[in-house]
Amino acid sequence: MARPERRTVRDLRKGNRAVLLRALYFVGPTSRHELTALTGLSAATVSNVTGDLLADNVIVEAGLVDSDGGRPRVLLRVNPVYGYAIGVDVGETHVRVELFDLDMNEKAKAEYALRPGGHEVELVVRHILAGIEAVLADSGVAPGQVLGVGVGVPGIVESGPDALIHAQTFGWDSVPLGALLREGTSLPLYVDNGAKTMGQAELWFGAGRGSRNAVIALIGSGVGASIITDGVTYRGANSSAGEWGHTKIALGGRTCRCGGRGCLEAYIGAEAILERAGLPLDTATEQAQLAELVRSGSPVIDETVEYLGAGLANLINLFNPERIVVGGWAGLTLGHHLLTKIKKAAAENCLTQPFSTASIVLGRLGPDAVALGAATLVIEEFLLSNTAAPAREAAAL
Amino acid sequence: MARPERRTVRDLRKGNRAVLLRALYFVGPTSRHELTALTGLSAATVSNVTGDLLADNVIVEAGLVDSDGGRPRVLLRVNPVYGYAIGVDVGETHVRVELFDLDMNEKAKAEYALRPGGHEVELVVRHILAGIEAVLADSGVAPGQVLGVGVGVPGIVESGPDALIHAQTFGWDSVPLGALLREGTSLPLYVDNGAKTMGQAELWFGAGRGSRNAVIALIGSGVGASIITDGVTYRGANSSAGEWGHTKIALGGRTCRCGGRGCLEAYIGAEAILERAGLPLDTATEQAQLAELVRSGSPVIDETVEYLGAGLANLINLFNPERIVVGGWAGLTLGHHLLTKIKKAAAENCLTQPFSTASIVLGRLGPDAVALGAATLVIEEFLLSNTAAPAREAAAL
DNA sequence: TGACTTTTTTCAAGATATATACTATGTATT
DNA sequence: AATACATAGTATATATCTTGAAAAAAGTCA
Repeated sequence: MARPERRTVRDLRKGNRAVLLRALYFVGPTSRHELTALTGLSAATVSNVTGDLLADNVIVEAGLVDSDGGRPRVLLRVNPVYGYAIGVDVGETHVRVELFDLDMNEKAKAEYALRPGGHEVELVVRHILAGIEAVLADSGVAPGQVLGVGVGVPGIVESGPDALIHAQTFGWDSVPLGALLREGTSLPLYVDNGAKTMGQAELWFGAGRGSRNAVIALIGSGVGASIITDGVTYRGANSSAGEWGHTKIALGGRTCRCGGRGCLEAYIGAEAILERAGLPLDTATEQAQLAELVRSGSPVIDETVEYLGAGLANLINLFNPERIVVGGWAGLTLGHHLLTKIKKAAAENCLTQPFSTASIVLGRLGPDAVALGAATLVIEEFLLSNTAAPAREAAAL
Repeated sequence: MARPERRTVRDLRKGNRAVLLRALYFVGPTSRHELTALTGLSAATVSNVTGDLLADNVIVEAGLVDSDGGRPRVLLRVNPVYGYAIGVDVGETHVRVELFDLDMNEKAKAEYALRPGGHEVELVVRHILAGIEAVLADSGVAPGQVLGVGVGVPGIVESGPDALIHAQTFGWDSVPLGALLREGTSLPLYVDNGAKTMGQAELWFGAGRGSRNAVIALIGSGVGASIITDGVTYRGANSSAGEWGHTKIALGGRTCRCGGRGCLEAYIGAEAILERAGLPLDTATEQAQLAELVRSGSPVIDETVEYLGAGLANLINLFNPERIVVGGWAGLTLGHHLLTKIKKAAAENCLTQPFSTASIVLGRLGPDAVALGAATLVIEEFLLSNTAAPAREAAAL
């Protein structure tokens, strides 16, 4: 029941513009000639559309490449300073705001610490708005050059103008973050769950690069997943898809902080691991504690590996991805030393056919990936509908 | 990273043709005027394209509707005899072949029993080919009028020209069913997993109608799911997505017939239920046995409901569907009497936000839905690329 | 019969991608 | 240094497409 769209002949141009821009963005500097092969468009059309894009300053020429005995090809690339994207990471311990150019080079950064339990919405909103001001001032970028602001937050984000957020760990219940931010800024906003933005970062620039069907598993204090179907983050009916951490893996088992019993998070979430090992919880030292557990070969870790493998196997059985990326600080700590064992545990709990076609790899991006991924939300929109970009006039100066 | 396509101006017509045909197919008899509202196309284009479709005999006029004081509208509809679709259900006990017109009226049917364990590929292929012959003869439909043959089979079906099938229960390992069938027929073939075809039937004509994000859970002897993302069956990297039955719900628990431990199927699969109740396995009476268990309020059923609810909750957490359809004969037997309890169990094991937006309903189609759904594979292709339909000349006679 | 209403078709206009011919810009050869 | 050659990119003519406006069609109502 896939529904085709497209109506007028004008949409064609818009679509082909997007096709070319996307190719240029992801493939990098390329000549018009190569673009014909890359996109399937005729040379004439490539010439036409790139002409438009050049005139709009969305792309720029980037040097020549000489070929044996012919006219050298002119390389084209996305104009990195055509516009900028701001990515915001709202985490348990901090609010981080970063400004990127279109090449995803970080141009400025602002960070605000949050006290444990100090997650009042007003405070977070103030930090975000202050951060936007700060990165603009630091980088000297004018607001008109900013294509948008992406925000990665914990919890479930309902898509819609208000961007209602439900985040138990923050004590946020139906918080209209989008609406609140809009009172302080007129920049286009894209709010999404932080696990999804980080997943998109891994997909675009990290270990998920090039896959069309993938799952990025995020294991930190909490446990989540970002599901990629046909190259796009899958969000479901109300944008809450991917709540892997609270799927039941041992019905009736350990009590989870969500109140349920037998949740995966109650076994492989960082806090759950430490708790099972009988260690005191302290967010300042938990990373070191976990590393020590892994190093010492604690039996709790063996058990964790088993549960993690089974959890990954469930994802493979359900989604049949070509790639599974294990990320999040706890996931990386476990994975760096135990990836082979994790794979083995997954294999034992998975149907052979889907397992054999899924590769399990570690995430390649650090914790900053949440903000980076949030910024990709802006880029995603830019690549699709670059025509009426708000920063057009500003960047064309 | 959604990738836009579309190139030439000709694709526009093709796309709009598909848009209109789809609207006519799913909405039913409609006037050109209504189609403009339905599709967003201009009246002129609707007139143009429907003219083409009429000339090609793909659609036909279907009477008038008089309006108060104006020219009466001419109703248009898909020509039910423009072509026919054959659906094949390869089950554990039978091979069923049905021929449908485009209105999905069954015009002929052929059925062949399979002995338990008698699943040799050659036999199944013979039955399918004989069934195709039979339904064509019975209905008087010429082969040239058949748009294609959809086949629903157990196990994992790798998409590709050979349609490799891996079905443990059948003892099929990398069986190239597509290639084998092609030796006996030149009709276009569409092979897919039976749970997926049944899911598509429920999606198009049953309890899933109208949903864009849904999961159709199928509970019989085996347990599977059909995942609908954005209105389309999700297949994953190798078409094996939806293997819900072998996800672990109780790690280290009961041994499943797949060899794993703690699979969902080991708790809610029909055979597993009967086994847990200490009843002898007999495919002839298992349906009655299960019904009796449900009627008598066996504690095994209570436990099953708990596991089923948790399994559904996992689906809701991961996929955030707007609807869950419980189908399959065992699922329906359980659901008819215990849907409230099942919902309660699901709620207890699910995050509140996604649960609150998901409705859990029973399937509305009978066991024939596998063949019906297989036929929808043919229709799906027809609606997308009706231009060069192979049966065009035949049907235009 | 004639005015009016609503649906559908016709027609001219504007926009697009493509093929083909053509121009631009280099290297290789004489 | 001049010329031939090869490759990259552009301009033009053509066939399609969708659309808005006008026209036609086919009724009702007074």
